[in-house]
Amino acid sequence: MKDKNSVLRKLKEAKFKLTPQRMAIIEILIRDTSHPSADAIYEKLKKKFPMMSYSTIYNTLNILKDLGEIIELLIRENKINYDPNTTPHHHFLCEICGKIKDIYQKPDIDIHYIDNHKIKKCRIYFYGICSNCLKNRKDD
Amino acid sequence: MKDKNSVLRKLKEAKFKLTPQRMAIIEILIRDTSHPSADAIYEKLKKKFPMMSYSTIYNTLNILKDLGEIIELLIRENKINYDPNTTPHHHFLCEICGKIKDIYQKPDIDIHYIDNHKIKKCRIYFYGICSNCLKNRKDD
DNA sequence: GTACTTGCAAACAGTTTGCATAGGC
DNA sequence: GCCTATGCAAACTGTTTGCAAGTAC
Repeated sequence: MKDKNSVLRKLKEAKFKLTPQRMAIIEILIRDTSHPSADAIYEKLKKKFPMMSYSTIYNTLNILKDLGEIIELLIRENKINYDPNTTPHHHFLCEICGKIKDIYQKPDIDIHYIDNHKIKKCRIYFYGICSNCLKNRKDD
Repeated sequence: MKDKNSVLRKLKEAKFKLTPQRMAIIEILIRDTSHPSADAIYEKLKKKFPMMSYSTIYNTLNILKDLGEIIELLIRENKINYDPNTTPHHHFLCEICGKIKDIYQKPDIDIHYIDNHKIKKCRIYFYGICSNCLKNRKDD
């Protein structure tokens, strides 16, 4: 998911309709670098669309996932976060502030087979304390 | 979680009671290499304990997790799987048969800081087609 | 005997589904 | 005008919680 227009084009090609709600969800995903969950998107949208429902959000998120425009992160228990950045990278969850950070430093694990299992995708999740929370601790 | 007795000792030290239900859950975790979820454990236990409830299972799983005797795997959406093997290793989920396999091949990522974030734990999840499902496909 | 555990039910959170209506194309 | 998408409610899944009764120690 690079720019809004390319996503809209892809949706159109796949015969999906470009409703205002869908476009608003896509705009949020592109702008929001916090890896929002469905309910974070819902909270942001209900100002503009007071009638917005979760079915619309999940419907759109699942379409975008199937089209390969967003990635789902299983970094928290019982909750899915979404990342519009589909280039190979990984994630860090801060145990203090709960923020998710992108990690580019580690090279992508470029393996096609492990123990004769065919590898199609790989997700790396790091957990710890983010730079900002570390700094605040020292300030105490 | 290596052997039953060491886990029981640890529970006792932490002032937890050794109930038959708890011991049965621990036995299952030690024997079952499939990385069971709470409901898989429930299904196995209800033969022996027809009255078994999920609160007991989650209670015990959370205690064992806090004691560092089991690890929780966020490899599937909206479901937690548990692994009694707490030595550093990673996991593979087969998209065909749904089985979770242990992966020892990749060296543990031994980093303490990335982008100034303090790393306390790291989980690597691989997704693809397992050796067995690949073999069955070829047999077609 | 005391305090923790159990089992049940109910609550809860996140996600999915069914269906009548609205609206994109 | 057709057919998909929306919004609402209800269902559903996995997990957590409150509480009376049971039980390990």
